[in-house]
Amino acid sequence: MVAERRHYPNEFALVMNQIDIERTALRSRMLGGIRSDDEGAELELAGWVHRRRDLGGLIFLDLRDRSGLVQVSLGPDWTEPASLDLAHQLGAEDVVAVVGSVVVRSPENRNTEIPTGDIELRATVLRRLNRADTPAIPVYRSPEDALPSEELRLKHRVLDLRRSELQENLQLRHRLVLACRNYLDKLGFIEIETPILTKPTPEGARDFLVPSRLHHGEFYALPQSPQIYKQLCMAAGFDRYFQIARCFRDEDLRADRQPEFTQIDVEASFVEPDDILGWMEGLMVALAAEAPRIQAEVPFIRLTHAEALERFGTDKPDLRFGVEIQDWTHALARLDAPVFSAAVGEGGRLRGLLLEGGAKLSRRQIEAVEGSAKVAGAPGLLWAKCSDEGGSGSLARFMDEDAYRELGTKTGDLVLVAAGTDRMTSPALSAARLAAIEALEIPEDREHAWLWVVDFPIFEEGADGALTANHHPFVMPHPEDEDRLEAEPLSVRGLAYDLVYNGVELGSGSIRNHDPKLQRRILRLLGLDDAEIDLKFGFLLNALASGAPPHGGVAFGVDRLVALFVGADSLREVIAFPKTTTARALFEGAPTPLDEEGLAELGLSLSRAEDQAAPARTGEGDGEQVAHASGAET
RNA sequence: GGGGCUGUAGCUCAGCUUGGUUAGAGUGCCGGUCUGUCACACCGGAGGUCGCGGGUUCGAGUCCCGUCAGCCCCGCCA
Repeated sequence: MVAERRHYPNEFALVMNQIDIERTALRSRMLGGIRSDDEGAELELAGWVHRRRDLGGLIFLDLRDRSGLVQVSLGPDWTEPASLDLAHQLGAEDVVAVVGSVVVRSPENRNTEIPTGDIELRATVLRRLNRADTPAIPVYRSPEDALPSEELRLKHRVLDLRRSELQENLQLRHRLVLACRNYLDKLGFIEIETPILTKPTPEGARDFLVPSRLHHGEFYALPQSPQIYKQLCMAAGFDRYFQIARCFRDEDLRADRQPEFTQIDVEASFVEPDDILGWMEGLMVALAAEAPRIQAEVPFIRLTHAEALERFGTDKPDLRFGVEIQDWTHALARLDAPVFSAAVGEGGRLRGLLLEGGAKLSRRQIEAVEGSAKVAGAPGLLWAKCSDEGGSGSLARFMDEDAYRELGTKTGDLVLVAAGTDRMTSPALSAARLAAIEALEIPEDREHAWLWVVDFPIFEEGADGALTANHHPFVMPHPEDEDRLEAEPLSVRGLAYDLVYNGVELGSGSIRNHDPKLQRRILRLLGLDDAEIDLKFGFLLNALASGAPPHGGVAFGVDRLVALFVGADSLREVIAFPKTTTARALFEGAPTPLDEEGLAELGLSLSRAEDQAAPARTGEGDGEQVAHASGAET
């Protein structure tokens, strides 16, 4: 008896395959794996009542756990009377345990829809372990039922999470994270935890702030990423670091953005980009092995940032499709089209897409493609359908035979042209490319398009004309470009790279700046004076000056990666307890107002008097509240 | 910060265009019949702050204004 209760996976038992890891005190095994091989086995099973079919004399229960469903049959000939009575009273989601034997069903009674459909458990005893209220949203769903509204699914998240879809998503998420840890461990990376209470950063996204009780008027920030800490780890000699790291950004949300999210964060010393890219390609292969719908073949394609923009108009091109942007400035500038001469006069170009067979699109469809280019910032596109009698469309009247020949069109093709600066035409043509591919139902060249985009510029021009960091301010400038930093900063490439899968950015990284003098030059270019630099980044510069090795790394968005790997449209499908688009947690009801006493302890007061007595109700929060630090120096 | 869509029974939805009797359906729930169901079947029943507030009107689920919530997008954010 004692030996039977030792079901923990001690090493010997695991190696010898002698224990059943599914066994617990209350059940002999889980449900999903029971098969006709188990005929005659006496089992104690436990789970939730998924569905009950009460025929009066006979009762069938579909019992559910995370591994699957098993039908339990109860009847007067084999079930004890008290258990039979109880079975009549069971409701959906009650938690029960049954004792019985595995019976192979007669051929006409088999259920081919479920893996355990060849057997059932003929129950002698049924016990209710816990009652369940009638579910507010159904866990069971018949084939044609729609999902409950997202709001109710989030409010009753525990019930929603019981559905097999979410169970499977989170189980795959676990396997991906585990595969990641195993892979990086084998490469000698060690996982190091970094602080959640950190120092506010002036760069990038807004920080979530945490008031300090011990230091009124002072605040911690939650990390936007462990970026600086992992560089400190390199300076500290840890050489190869990783972390499955929670990150926080207080910005508006999207289907693919949550205020808190998880990154696979990696950093290594004495590396160049090829080291990181090679390791990470191997990581993607290891992860793809866990996900049936994803494949990864190495090495991945590489494009420079400049080339990606030239050929696809975006820094995250979807390379499943071959359509590319063409530069037709030479062929078309001579045409008598005012838009063209104006664009070229301003230093712009005439670029476009040649869509084979595109003339079959209706005018309305083409205008829809043009519409997506307009949303992306273009005033419009010129287009021409190519036919035997010449062409039609807004571009056709400017075209002549030579122009068509130079573009290389054939009958039945469609030509789209955008005129203007690259800054405007690239996003427009990128959007038009994807819209046209969809409208024309162009088949994929490949199903899995993995791509590294490399050599990102380190700066971009902000709305006010000031320089901002394209990525973050710690990217090592490309050695060939370093001497142009002050003179032509926008032309300086960085040793930075993004991983793109089917047009979705999965992660990005760079070789970091390990030279404190060079780092200071870059921070100055971003508009910080030396005093600010010392105040905000002094600890990093000091660490670099203490003998930091050359280092670099990368970070991947786990939520986005899992969503892609399970084919989910929204990150909420791969996060157990996600926030709404207004960053509320509907299940537990966060955030929540703080009473006077709580505020006082933190040295805070609210700026709007009418809000101070705000009721602490979830979901019905009234108006924004702005916290002030009574002792803040700024 | 801006734009769009949605909100009616526990759940999914119809009704709103064109204001007018007691607001419907499916499912779930409750009661009953039923020994091979697996969306069990059949009979009966209960169940509504039409998101909330205001307005127009003799009369508002329906029209108007505001507001709240959820979702999608732009800005923002890698």
